[in-house]
Amino acid sequence: MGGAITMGKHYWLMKSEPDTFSFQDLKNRPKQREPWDGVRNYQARNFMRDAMSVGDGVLFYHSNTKPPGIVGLAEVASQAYPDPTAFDKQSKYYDEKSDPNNPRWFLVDVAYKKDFKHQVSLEAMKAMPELAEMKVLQKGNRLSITPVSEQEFKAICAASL
DNA sequence: GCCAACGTTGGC
DNA sequence: GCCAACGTTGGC
Repeated sequence: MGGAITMGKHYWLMKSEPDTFSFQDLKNRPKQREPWDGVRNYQARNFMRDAMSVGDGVLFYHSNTKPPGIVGLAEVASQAYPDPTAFDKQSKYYDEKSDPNNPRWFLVDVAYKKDFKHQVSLEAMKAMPELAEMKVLQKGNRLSITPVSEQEFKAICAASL
């Protein structure tokens, strides 16, 4: 039926340590998509569970590397669903407090979109006036998932060319 | 390797 | 509900 309300597209920055799971790893996956498992922080969970929609833009950030920064674009590829690793005793992300009947941890699938021609390093981001308010740049922010404004998203894409 | 910042845990 | 202790993140 027509008349559907168009949800505004949202943008996100998602951190990953390339030693654990890199942007290249995502690109090399058979379907170029991957469940974003292992998040064990409530704020980050809430972003995935409550605020993400399929098609949202994702800046893929490499942390704990030299230099840290954004290496490419991905997108949200599924609605949120319970993180199966929380129920898997073999997983390092196992959480005995997450009950399958009342799951504590959720995730979304993330799909590869494109490589940045030039990585946008943390240092470069700090130097961009358009990013002065960006969440990930605020002092002490360690959140692995943070919202990004459309303006910030566009500025970073422009800086990657 | 250091350490600041932050989140979580658990005793009280 | 407070808060000290502890663990983790992540830049440097």
